[in-house]
Amino acid sequence: MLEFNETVAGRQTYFVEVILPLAISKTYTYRVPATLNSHIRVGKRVIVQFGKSRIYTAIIYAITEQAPTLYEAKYILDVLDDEPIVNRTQLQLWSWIADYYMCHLGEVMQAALPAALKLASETRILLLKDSEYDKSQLTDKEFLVVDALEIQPELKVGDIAKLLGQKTVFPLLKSLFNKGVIHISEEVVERYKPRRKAYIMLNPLYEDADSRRGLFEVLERAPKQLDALLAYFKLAKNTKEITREALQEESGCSANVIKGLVEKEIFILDHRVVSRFSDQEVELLQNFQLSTGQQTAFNSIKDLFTEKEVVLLHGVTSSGKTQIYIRLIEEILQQDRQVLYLLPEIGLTTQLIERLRQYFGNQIGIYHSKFSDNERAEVWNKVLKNEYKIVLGARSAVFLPFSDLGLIVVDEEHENSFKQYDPAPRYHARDTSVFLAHLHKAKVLLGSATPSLESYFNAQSGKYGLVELTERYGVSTLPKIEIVSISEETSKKTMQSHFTSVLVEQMNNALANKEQVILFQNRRGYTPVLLCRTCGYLPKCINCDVSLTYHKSSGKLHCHYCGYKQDTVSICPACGSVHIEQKGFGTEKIEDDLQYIFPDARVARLDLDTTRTKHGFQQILGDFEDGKIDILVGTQMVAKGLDFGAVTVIGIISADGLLNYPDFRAYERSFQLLSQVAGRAGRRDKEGKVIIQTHNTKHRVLEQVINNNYEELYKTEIIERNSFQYPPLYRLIKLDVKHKESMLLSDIAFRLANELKKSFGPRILGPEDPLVSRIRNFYIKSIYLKIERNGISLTKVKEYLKDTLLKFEADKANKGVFIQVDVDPY
DNA sequence: AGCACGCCGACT
DNA sequence: GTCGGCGTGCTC
Repeated sequence: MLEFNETVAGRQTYFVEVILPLAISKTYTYRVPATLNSHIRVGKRVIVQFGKSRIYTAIIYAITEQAPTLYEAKYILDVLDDEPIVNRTQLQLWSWIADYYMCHLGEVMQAALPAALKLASETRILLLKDSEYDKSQLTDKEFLVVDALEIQPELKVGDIAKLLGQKTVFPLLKSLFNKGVIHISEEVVERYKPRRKAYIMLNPLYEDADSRRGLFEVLERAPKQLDALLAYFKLAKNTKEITREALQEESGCSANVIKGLVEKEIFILDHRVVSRFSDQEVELLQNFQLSTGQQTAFNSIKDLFTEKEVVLLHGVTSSGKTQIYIRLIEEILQQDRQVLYLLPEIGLTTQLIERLRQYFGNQIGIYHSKFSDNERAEVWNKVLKNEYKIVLGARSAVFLPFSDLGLIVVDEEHENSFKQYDPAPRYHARDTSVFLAHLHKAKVLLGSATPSLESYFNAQSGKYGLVELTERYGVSTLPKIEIVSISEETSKKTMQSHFTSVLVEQMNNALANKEQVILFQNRRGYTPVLLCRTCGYLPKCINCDVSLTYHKSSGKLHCHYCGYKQDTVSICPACGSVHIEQKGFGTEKIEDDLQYIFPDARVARLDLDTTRTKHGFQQILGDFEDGKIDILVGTQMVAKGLDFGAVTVIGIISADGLLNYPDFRAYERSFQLLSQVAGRAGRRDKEGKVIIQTHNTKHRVLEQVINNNYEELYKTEIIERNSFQYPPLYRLIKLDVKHKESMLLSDIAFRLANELKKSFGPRILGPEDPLVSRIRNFYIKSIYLKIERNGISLTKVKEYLKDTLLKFEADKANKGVFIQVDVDPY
């Protein structure tokens, strides 16, 4: 076996072990043609043929001189890279993930590499638009490909192979990619949208006094336009930056009037990218001083880092955790080491990105799913060349090719979106970070206002360091939270649709004061479904065991699991009754009802449906910031990561769906979500008000939310988790057993549980029906394995489990079964 | 993941 | 009698 950075040469015959981007448990051995000997290195990509006709990009995992004895190895077709694109540390991380999360190395590779770096035969090749390249720089074959792409805008790798009459086209495609001619894509993703504003300038032709006088004459017969022009001159006395908005306001003219002037080429319209921050805020960030509380926390973190690898920063909302991160990052940069800053996808807002960009300039790279494949590949390459010292990214950023990490910050560490569910690897980015940091001898800082029980438990037990930051930074008091009983108001008949009189009153007050309101409705468990009042019939998805959700915008019933759609029903297909009513309610229904109760309020909705469209998200946020919306109705999205200025009232339509959700983390999640939503209320000058509507006014979690008492939540939850043997006190592995036949599945799952009980005994739970017991025509049963933390080797458990599952699946009696393993499920 | 090889139904 | 359904198993 050769050392990592060694190259091989000479006439010797070598073999390479490669990882293929497939769900296969083995690595495969290929022979190196002597001509490529000097190019072989661990971590480079190679092109190999696998099976009859498939061609893949594989990664060299190891180099040997040992020829396989049982089969004749195929030759590798080509080496793609001059330098390795994956380093040794990454390969160690990949192996750890594959072992820990019980999946295949190839699946990890698949998740780790940006699509543009793993050309497969099905990858689509497109001509890059607006690119400038020198046609004379192309080889004959490259020219042929470009020519073909000009006629047919999209080609598959296979098509190009056919076109050129040769098997290996990847080096050529790579060359075209590097020359900036083509675009390699699996899907086209929208680019990140900065905020733009329209600015108005006077055409420089009219700068001198003479031509200005001419202008007035020209506009004599267009008094409105003249008004606008005069307003412009008035504004221009004070500032050069005149927005269209300001001009409209000053002149009282409509946008059309200004458009007219732009058409006459008197005004020039300029769409500029603007910061979402006021200059003041930017200033604050450029040159800030840590408050005493922050400084103390900062010092404690540094102290703890001398003995602990991980520190949890428990800082209340608005305690200024970001500033502490920035100071820590600065120190790491001074040591010339790299920093990874992880955030949940939803927290990666333009706001934060701009803030850090302004602070760290072009040393910072951004990596998340809204970026196109090419952009991701670009970030990858820049990290590889150490051009980015800091990466701000969502969970998949843990896979970037860092060479010397000094610090990983996991902000909002409690967010469960750090855990990937589908497809494998089902990894948790926070936990993966801890291992990654260990490999780099780096430190991890976990930050949250409402830490996960897992992290807080680790901090309490001394495994992690703990720093508490209780002081709010530059903000008034915490919002006042009021619990309102839905049951009571229902019996008093004071409810208006889903709103209690208390909430309506608060909203009326806010609206009267021109203040904004946010309403939160967790969609889960409260979806609008149709129900037949006569026979109780409920329209269900034909593929999944879930009721269909009514969407007013499409007028159809949708399945949220597989995307199935069907027309809505007005006559019950089961009994023929026409008494079909809507049960439950989602954000859409709330939005609708608001029109009746507050007919003058401007209402908008922020959820997956309204933000799926291109500009949706930024548009709605922008409108809200600009005060064009009075009431914003939203799902979890409104709770996370976004700072809204002047919101004084926040209403939680019903806390019951959250609290009653059948999951052992339901209370923890409810606390986190409600605390977060509440934290959105009130800012610098005014105390906010939060109204929580519920049937369950005495619920202990609600009390803990009101008192902002995380300690209490932690204590009560730990007792519960311990007595029911749940994480963080026990480890949990979930097995989803899937089959197309529901009868067969019951039997198979039962036998699997019994088989596992032979060695694990009462640690096996189930099989039980998951919340959704059929998805995409596969029936599902869940089996849980609960393992105590002490005196048992997790590695051995997993080895044994893997063996048992493999044997079980291979058994003819269980054919058609398919078992999915989720370690540390969320 | 794909693709070939293989064993049972509706067509010429 | 064949064409083709997709169910299992292998790919260095």
